[in-house]
Amino acid sequence: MAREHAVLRLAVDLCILTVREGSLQVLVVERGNEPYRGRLALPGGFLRGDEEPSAAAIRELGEETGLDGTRLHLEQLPVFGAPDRDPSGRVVSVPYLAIAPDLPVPRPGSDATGARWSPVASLVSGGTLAFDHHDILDLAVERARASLENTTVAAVFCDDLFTMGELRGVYEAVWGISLDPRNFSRKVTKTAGFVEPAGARRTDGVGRPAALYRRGPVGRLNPAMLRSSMSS
Amino acid sequence: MAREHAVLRLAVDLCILTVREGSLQVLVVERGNEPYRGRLALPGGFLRGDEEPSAAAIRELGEETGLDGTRLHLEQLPVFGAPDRDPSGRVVSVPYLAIAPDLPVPRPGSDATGARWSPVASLVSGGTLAFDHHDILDLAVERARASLENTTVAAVFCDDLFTMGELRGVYEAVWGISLDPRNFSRKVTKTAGFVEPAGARRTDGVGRPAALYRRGPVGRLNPAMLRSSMSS
DNA sequence: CCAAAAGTGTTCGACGTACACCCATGC
DNA sequence: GCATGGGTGTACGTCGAACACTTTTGG
Repeated sequence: MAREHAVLRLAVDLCILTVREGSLQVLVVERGNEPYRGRLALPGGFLRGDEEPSAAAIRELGEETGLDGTRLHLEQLPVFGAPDRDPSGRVVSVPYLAIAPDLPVPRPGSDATGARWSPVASLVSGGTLAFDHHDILDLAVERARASLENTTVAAVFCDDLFTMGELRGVYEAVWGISLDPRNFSRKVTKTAGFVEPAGARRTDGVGRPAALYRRGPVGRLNPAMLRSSMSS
Repeated sequence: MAREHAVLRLAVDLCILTVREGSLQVLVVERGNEPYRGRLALPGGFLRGDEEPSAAAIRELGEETGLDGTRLHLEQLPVFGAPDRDPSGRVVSVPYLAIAPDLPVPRPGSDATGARWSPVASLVSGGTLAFDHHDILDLAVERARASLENTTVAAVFCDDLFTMGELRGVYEAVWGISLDPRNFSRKVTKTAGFVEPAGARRTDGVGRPAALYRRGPVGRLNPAMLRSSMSS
């Protein structure tokens, strides 16, 4: 019958992605506590008594970075539960992928000394991050790439008002390829509910002013955005 | 700083789907222990000390149903962690979607009195299942539907050798629509690595004998199978 | 012969790709 | 003018949908 149940703690880890300076970046913190004190890691913390995991993710997001989790896209990834993944004891981690526009990080964390954006490409595989956070990062990036194909979350990477060029920049940064601006624009505007024209235009220095858009009501993308070729 | 961590147990619940008699069915057990003794539920149990969640899922699969979990397709779904989801205490559940061919269920469970297949359609929403297992079922069915579009798991619903008609029957049962046999066959055989011809043919009573196939090496389906229309 | 299931050929239309071309701005 | 980015028009190819038609079995 029932043998001894595992005595464990449940952690929530956050992989917060954004697009800055044309590259995909992730929010990392320098750990202030053992284990792995001083090492870079994904922000996170333990689940409390009466908390849903998703509520814990939103709370940690606020505590460690000052970001408002209720306004971000949050997506749960498969749990990490290797018995020896945390040297301080049995901890199962519930990782979340969060997608944020390019925001400053106002409040440095309490448990962590300073949160900052780091390009995903500069965190070489198997290298710098504490725990198994590199595996979580890989999973989150792959999920983000897939989500751009089938959903409209790309717009969550942008501010409230954005141009086609900015939205296309999200796809190019996350997928690491370049897209044809003309076909991209048509595809997005012809997909009902993806974006809504905001009427205004923006002049960013050189070039013809671009029309501004805001997010539309539709979440799923059908037909999907195609990652294959479409290159320019 | 760190407030009290949640004291909790981690459960693993299994949503084992198969296609029997032309309909999508799920394996349910009658609970032998409190809470919800006597009610139908998804098979599952608690995580042990040195166990990965996925290993616990495979172990529970064997204990409660006698099925060999290492031969099935296993996919983790988002966790369920509402604080009051289990009246006996704080339990966070890691649900798994398992996909099985139409097999008998040899060994009745130890914790549960008798496992049996039940058509998904007959488990009316919000009705019979214990805990929040109905939400888990809905999630698993939706995931299975999506997986048929993008992966070759449909073949895992079938035996080692199967006909095009059987494979198509999986799609029709899981999606609840009918597909054009002629276009379906072409689409599958032209997707390299989905299925491999086994050479032999099978005569199932009436009609022209069907060629037999086995699973191919490819897991992801590109381009995807389309659920929209294609009806006959 | 007839019914039923397996499979092939073919036409049509939708859509993705590529690219020529025009528009509006800063310098 | 010229470079730069925004946006439209359009031709071509690919692929999914629909369906006529042939093949091979059982009754």
